[in-house]
Amino acid sequence: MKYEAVTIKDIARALGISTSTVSRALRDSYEISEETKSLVMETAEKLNYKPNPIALSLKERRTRSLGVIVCEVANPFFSQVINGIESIAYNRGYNVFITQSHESFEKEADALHFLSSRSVDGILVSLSTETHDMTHFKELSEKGLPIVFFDRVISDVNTHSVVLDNFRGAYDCTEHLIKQGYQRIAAIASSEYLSITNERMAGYYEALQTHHVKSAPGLVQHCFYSGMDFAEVEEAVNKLFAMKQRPDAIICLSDKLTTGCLRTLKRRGLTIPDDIGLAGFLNTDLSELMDPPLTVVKQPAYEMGKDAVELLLQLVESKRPVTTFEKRVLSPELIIKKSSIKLVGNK
Amino acid sequence: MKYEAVTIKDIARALGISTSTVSRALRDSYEISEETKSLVMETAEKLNYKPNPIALSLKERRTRSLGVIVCEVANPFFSQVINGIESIAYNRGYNVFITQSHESFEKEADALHFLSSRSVDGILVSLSTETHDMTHFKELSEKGLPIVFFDRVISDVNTHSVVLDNFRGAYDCTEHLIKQGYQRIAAIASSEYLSITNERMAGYYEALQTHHVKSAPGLVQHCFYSGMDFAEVEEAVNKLFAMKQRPDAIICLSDKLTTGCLRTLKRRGLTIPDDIGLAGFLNTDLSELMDPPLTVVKQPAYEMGKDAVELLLQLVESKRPVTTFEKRVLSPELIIKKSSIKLVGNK
DNA sequence: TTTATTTCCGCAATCGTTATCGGGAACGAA
DNA sequence: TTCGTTCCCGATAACGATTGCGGAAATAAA
Repeated sequence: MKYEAVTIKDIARALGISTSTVSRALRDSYEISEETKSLVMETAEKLNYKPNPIALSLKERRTRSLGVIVCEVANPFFSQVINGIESIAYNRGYNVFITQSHESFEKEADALHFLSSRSVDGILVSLSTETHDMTHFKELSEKGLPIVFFDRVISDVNTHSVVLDNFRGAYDCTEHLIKQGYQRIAAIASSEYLSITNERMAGYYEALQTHHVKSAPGLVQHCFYSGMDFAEVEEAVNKLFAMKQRPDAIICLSDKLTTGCLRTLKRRGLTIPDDIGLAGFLNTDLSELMDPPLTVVKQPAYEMGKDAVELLLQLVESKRPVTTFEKRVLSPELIIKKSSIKLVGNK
Repeated sequence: MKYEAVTIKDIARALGISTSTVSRALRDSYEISEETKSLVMETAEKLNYKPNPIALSLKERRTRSLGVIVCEVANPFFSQVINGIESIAYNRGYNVFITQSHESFEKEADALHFLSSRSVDGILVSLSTETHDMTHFKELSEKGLPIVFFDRVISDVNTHSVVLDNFRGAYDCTEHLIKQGYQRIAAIASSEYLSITNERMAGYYEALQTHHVKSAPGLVQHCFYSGMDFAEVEEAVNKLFAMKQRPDAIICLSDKLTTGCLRTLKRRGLTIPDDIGLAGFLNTDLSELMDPPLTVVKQPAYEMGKDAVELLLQLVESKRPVTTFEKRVLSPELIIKKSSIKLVGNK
């Protein structure tokens, strides 16, 4: 079962002229008489000719397509980023390949491999949680394949990147909890290998220190797979509640951790924010429909996608090698709802 | 800035042999001596040779890639479907292009155009709400481009399709509301042009009739864009509440309608399910975290993606034209939570 | 020694398109 | 008549990989 397309040969044959003439006529070359041009245009229209992009790619050594690697499209944050990416890419005539790593280093490498062998003109990446070895990215980048990192980045590769001001997001959110009067604020974070984790943790610690709130080692729990597996979050919460001095609030430093944590607390029959306060990073507008409505740090995901693809296209379309790179930092938004509003004992 | 890849020419030059020998050696042809083979393999490895898929596509007239058109990846239902699609496609060596119509006929046509001109081997489609003219799909399909429809389908084009048993989903859900003692059950549905809308409406009406519950014209509201725009849902709810006899329950027949309706009801300060019962189609596992936990009809989205891509690959890889087509019907799951459980006056 | 057979490899065409080069025809000028 | 222009257009070679065909060299058979 094969889909036969019309080629310039068919036009050439129909008109009894050469393919080169057809090609030039279609590209409106000055070397072709108006008469021939209109004749070619007509038959092209009639035969419903569409240039074959595969052949063009082979010839021009570019595909006008970009690759994206994220851990999961089912994650609202990433699907919003993708929307941002597509909005720009399509306007500029680029197509977008979307691939998923599912937080696996191997799958990420496969995807990268696949995309680069598919000859995409550039790649956008948010790293998987398992990725600490960056050599494959580095090699491709140094070979001249434009790559831009967003969200979860790494400094090993010299290129553009777009990130959130993760420190600020976590700082503001933690400070908010402190100001509400919470005293033992636990944190559930993703893998320590991720850039976002460290930056957010730093914001958390800094806020505690600034406001002279004690931190304790057991108050910080890490979920290696960022809560992709629910059991992971449940275990983290269990550990927090096994402490002699239980936390009176939890800040979750990643989307799936926040929803996972809410789920666990509810299963335990706890009332939020009375029994325990909750806040965290989350990028779904369903957060205000939850029980209780969640206090969240929201990322400008759509903007991040737009910025990242703009930087990438800058690399892709640059005539000469780019040597100075930009790191864009976007601002988070803290949206305060009931889940972190302590009714009694406000300072 | 160009990314230069290693070709078989480079290998040939390095070994002082011809490209055809290299090609055959790499494909393990019987015509090549073991010695030469291993020599070629070695240098291929050393130079990090990767076959150029563009050139292969041009030669083989296939791209080993599939296209997907959905309205939005940010919709959890669709991102789950996409996960299902990818899980199969990648295992079978196919790449997946994802495009979005954003419920616009024009964007859908653009995407279709784009994908077909990109020479994908096949296309998976869930129709946009604006689409009633199917000629462009029909033309491509009749030209031999394999297309499989899922979720939102249409009978105009002769091909495989995968759908939910929408009738059953709506019937069961409506019946559940009736059994809870609700008497005036309103419905908020998507565009009447969509297959899913009509099937779900039929299930709704049938359940009312079977249980001798009155229906009224004003009790059914349609949102043309399936709640993509929140204002649309708000208006529908307003109309329901402007009725002399207000509904005592609402069933929402599409994902965004369900969450949008919940949002509206909450803004109005209504208590669910006491003031009004609520249930609807929804495919996020956040539904049980909501206030109140929502009774939902859940689709086997992942399965739907898997089934659809399997059927598509069947078409793509078939040697001769396929003439008999299959329509797979998947079963919905009704998950009953608090939002539809009437505390007083149960039958 | 001659012929047949096998082994191994190169040439050239192919996929659809464009760029380079060149060439025929028409015309004007000397 | 002859040479130089100008205007159109065609042949050909790429792009990277595969493949049918043919052919050289080595070996086996007669």
